[in-house]
Amino acid sequence: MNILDTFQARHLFEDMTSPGLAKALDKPLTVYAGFDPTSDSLQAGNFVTIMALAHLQRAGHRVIALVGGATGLIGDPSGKSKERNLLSAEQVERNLVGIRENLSRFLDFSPDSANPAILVNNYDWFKDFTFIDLLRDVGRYFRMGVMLGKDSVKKRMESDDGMSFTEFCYQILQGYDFYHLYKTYGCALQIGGSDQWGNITAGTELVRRICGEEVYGMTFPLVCDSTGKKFGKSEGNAIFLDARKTSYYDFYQFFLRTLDADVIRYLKIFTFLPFERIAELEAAVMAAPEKREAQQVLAEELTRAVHGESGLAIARKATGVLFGGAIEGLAAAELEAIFANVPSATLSADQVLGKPAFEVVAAAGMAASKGEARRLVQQGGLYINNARVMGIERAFGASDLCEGRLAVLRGGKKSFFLLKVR
RNA sequence: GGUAGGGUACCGAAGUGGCCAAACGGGGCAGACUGUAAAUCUGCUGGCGAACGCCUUCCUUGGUUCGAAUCCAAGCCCUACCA
Repeated sequence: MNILDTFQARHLFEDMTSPGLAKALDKPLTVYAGFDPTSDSLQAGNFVTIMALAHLQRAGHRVIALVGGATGLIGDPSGKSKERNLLSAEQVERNLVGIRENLSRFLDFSPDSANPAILVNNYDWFKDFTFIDLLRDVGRYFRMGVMLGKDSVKKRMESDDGMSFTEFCYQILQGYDFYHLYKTYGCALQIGGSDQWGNITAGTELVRRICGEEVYGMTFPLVCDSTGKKFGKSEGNAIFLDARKTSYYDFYQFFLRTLDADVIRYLKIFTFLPFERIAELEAAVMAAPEKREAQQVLAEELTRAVHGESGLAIARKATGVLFGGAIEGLAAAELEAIFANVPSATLSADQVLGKPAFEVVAAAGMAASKGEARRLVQQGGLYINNARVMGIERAFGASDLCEGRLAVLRGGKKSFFLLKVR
């Protein structure tokens, strides 16, 4: 099975710039994919790109992860309906460190290995580029008709918000990245999500015009769940790979909650599990969907990959406690470990004891306002140590605190909050 | 630079002197049902308050008026077409 077949079978293939790519991949190629440095942590939404690179590296190709330090300063208009906030150079620098750490969970950067991955930052070659350089050396290879015809441009021009010159030029920069990597590393393939098609072809065309050589582009589909929502967000919040931003527990839970209709596809995309194993799990979903066996495997595989065995153990233990409902028997120290990454707040004893529960919830910041906290209680959505709070006047007492200093609050079914009292 | 249109809550969008904390839709939150699902149904969704209610909002700043999201003036921003 060659790598393109693997991509096809794992829903990682959408399109390629030329059928010649199949033959080119018979020999080791140098491949790159870009990542936005919008945060100091990658997100679940980046998994597809990461997995595609990982498959390529495992197949013996040399992979380059490009962090868009320069392009991040501009903002990619693809798939965005509005102009983005621009990042500061220092911010990008900080984000780079985190991103490298995240990638190292999936890609081998070790200099000792036979085929180490490379991390580059396009700010390094753009920082000294002047506007005149760009116009003379790069801009003249770009034709207006083509640029205006790009989907990302057309869509934005049709929208009410229009598009700035800055964003319009984005494709030139990304196109130049490919050219630079071709010259520097002999990079001959760029991969990306299908929204990157226009930016990728900008690069393949630039290389062809300047060097007369053919380089390739390949895209994979944007992953959506079966209800059409873009993969990687939970309640509007991105799922980060950094445990400080998304706890082990939340990370694990995000995948555990995958819909039946999506879980088999996700296993193919996001894990390296062999197809036989995935077929078994598919049968298991059909036979007993309520067991969510496939979801558990998916959550385990990804949590282990990103957070290691220890992170997985914590996530599972937290899951057991939170859904088993047995909070009483636990020591405060145990609770703190399990809820280490759950939102928390520390209040003084006189802010808590004897006060109505909703006021404590508001004071702790679990709800945005007292009104919201009141609503939560009135609707029966607040739980203290897994026991539903009945009635708005319910006050907080000493007996609600584990060892006099901790209480586990829950809003709704799955939103936990750790209240600490000093 | 000209002409026209526009800026309302998380988003979209009504409202064009009092009945407006502001219709409706989406989103979000909560509940019921469930498999920690999906689908469906119900309630809530500016702040404070148990509640009558009170307070702060409709781009900004001034003004007219008993009363302004709504009228006037200036400014800022956006969009389209023209230059």
